[in-house]
This record gives sequence, C-alpha cells and structure tokens, in this order.
Amino acid sequence: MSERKKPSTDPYKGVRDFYPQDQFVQRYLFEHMERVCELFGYEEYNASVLEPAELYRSKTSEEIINEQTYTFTDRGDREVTLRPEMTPTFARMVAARIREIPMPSRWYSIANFFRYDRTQKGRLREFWQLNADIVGAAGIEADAEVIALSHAIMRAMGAEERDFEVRVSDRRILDAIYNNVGLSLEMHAVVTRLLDKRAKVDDIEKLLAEAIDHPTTAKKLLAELERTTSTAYLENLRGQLELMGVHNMVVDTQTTRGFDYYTGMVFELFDTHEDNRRSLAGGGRYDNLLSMFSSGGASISPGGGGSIPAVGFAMGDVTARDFLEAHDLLPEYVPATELMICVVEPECLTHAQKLAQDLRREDVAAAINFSGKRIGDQIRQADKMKVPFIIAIGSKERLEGRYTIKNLASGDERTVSADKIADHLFSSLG
RNA sequence: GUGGUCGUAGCUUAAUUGGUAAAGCUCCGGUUUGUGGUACCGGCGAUCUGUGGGUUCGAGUCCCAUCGACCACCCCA
Repeated sequence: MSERKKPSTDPYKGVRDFYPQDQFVQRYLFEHMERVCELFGYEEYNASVLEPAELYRSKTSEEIINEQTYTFTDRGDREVTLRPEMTPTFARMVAARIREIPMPSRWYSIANFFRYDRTQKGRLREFWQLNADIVGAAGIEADAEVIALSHAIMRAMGAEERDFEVRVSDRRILDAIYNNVGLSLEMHAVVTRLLDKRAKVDDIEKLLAEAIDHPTTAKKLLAELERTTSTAYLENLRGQLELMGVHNMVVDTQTTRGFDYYTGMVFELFDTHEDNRRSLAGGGRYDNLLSMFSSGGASISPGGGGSIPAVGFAMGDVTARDFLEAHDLLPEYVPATELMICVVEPECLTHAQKLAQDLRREDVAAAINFSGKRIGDQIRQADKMKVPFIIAIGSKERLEGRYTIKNLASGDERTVSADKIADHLFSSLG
C-alpha cells in the first residue's frame, strides 16, 4: 500500500466549485446576458481557452504576461496562455476573416478567463465574462449601442437606474489637452498613468511637474483638465442614450480604463450601493487593435489607413453576482426537476418508469425516487430538493391509472389520469 | 508583489490569565410502516483545533515556517 496522501476536497486556489444552487445563479446571469445581446442583434461566438502566448505580448504590457497570466510551455515546446481576456481573441478571429465578415458585425461571447493574481473580493483566478463588441462601425451610434446594451442587461436582471451609473469618458479628452499644452508625444503615456492615480495621490501637481520637468505645463494641464467637464461628443452621446431610455449616464473624466488599446469613448457601469462600490462592467472603443494582425489585412476604414473600428464591453460574473446580492436581486433557486415520482412498493417501479418516460415525451422533467425508502422520507427529500410536485405510485395507482399530483409548497392535491398530468403541471407552474 | 485579520465537527460558532474540546444547524433514527414541512425524543459526528516544527510539566490559546480564506495596497484585461 502506498502512503499517498488523500486529495483535498478544496478547489484550486482562487477558483470556485459551482454546486447546483451556485450554477443556478450562474445560469440566470448567462441567460439574461444572452437574451439581451440577441435582442440587440448580437451573434454568439466562442474560442478555446488556450491561446498562443504571443497573442498577448504585443499589445498588453510585459508585466501582465509575466506575472498575471497562466503561461506555460506545452510538450511541443509551444508557449501557451490561458486566456486572461477575450478582446485579443476576438480581434484575432475577426482579423483572420476580415474579408468575409460583413461590417458592421455584432458578436457576443460568455466565457471563462484566468488570471494569476492574488485573490480578493470580486477578483478570482478564474471568472466568467460576457464580451459584446461591434466591429466595423466607427460612429457614435455604435458607442451608444454598446452602452445601451450593457444598461439593458442590468435592467433585465432587475436593476433600477438608481442602482448603478454609466460613467463615460473619452480618451481623446486627454489627447486634446496634451496638444493644447504642448506635451511631447513620448510623455503622453507616462502622464496618463499618473493622471489615472490622481484620485489617490496627495500632490498630483508636484508629481506631474517632476515627471514632465516643466512646472507651468503641469499647472496648465491640470487646469485644463479641471475645466473639462464634458465634450460635444459626450453630450451628443448622452442625447442618443436618452432617446434609448438610458438616463443614468454621467461624464467622469477620471474613468480611463486600464488598457492602452482604447482610442475613444470609454465607459464603466458602476454600482451605486454603499457596500459594493465597484465597477460592474467596462469597455470602450478600440480602433487600432485589429491592425496588429498580419493576416487579412484588408482595410475597411474610409481613409484606407488600415485601422478597423471596434467598440465593446465586458461584464463579469463575480461582480454581477455581488451586485445582485447587494441589491437583493438574486433569484430564488428552482430545481430542474419538476416532478418527483415516488415509488411506494418495489413492484410499482416498472409502472413508474413507464409513466416517467411518457411524461418526458410531454416535456415534463420527471425523476424517479427508487430508493425504496418510506413514502414520507421520499417526500421529505423531494421537499428538501425544492422539487415542486410529487406523485406517489402504489398498487392503487398502478391498477386504476389515476394519479394524485401533490404540490409540495401549497399541499394541494389533484387526482387525474395519466394524460392530464403534464397539462396540470404546466398550468400550475405558469 | 507589499501590509493586515483569520483558519476549532459537513456548516456557523464557543472554550475564563496556556491546564487535557462545547453548542446550534445539517445529517441519521423514533413518536407517525401510502404523504413532507411544525413539535418532542434519541443518535452519529473533531483519534483532536489547516499543515509542519518550537517553547512549556502542560498549547486551540505563545513563537517560527508553510498552505488557504478574507481585507487594504499594487494591478486591473
């Protein structure tokens, strides 16, 4: 006998097990996301969780690749990464078939992602995310549409507009200010990174002045930023959103999103609940990302410059779940099983099996309890599983062909013939 | 990657200044061998307090390490 240690029942660090009650919530989230995306005309796509590591090297920073992804070498000496986000995959897939994909195209996907990170509330090592993007549409109406889509998903899950806000900004605001104050191109990224922290830093002006080595420029820059409360573009966007029934947009120039690849509008859905102040979804416009791929290569931009406009967002399951919990919007668990057929005597098992098969053909989700336990125990178990209906089958039912359907929540009973069971269940289940 | 809090039965927790682990829930059985949820009664359940080591006559309680959870920071795709 080997002394091998028995494996632990704990899941791997930072990942979750989804027991039926958990998976029920997961499915609730996904079904609403899918339904609303499809109402907006988005088509579902997917890809493998494995990607060549080089996909993330070009556009994402080295630190993220080296320290925050699961990257390993396979047996064929290839560098593989478990995808940490969908956008590069989406860009890769679109670029691969750029000539045949009609533009604009709307795609969505719900998939799992992996990040090798220290875990924290709302941040695990594996999470699921909806990604919805429009590619081949450069106009403001596409920006408005993806925001409206994210908003509609929240509303579909029961959120009111006061439960969250749509924070919108525009990467071009900073670019314009940089030009106005005459900031050199190479300083843009450095300054942007500093400005991103301005809410947390004590003396941003001093830091800026040190970074760009020019105190008056730093002062002018901050003054311009202070003055910029919105732009004509963002107000136009607000107008379009209002027409689509989105009334909780706020301009927030501090919303920048971490990614370098955004080129225009950026937005976040932000929870307004005091205990759950966090970003629920985020996205923006990224018009240059697809041009990094060599294949395809056809230009669809009017100017022929080779850039392909795209705009989209992502919404994660962990934060969505926290949101629903904070706002008391989590759905109550309902099992897949609609009817439990309890077998009173062993001789009745075949009769129960036949009845179950007949009911399944009529679209009733029916399970048989063939434990041989007493009827009371079988009912108790069905009740514990929250199965809504039971039928007990003993010699009486077997001989008469009539069955008593019991509603476990109300205690109501109704005796019907076999061909009426499905109708009764569906009318009761609504 | 940095700092902090925590880790006791399946779950949630208790254990006076270090003195040889307690309760509720769950589960199982019974009152009630063709109908559950309530109530009452009874029972199983930690070979021991995440793991390894140390201090001590003695450690769940102190020290070190390690793993894990959580919180803040960092980062945020």
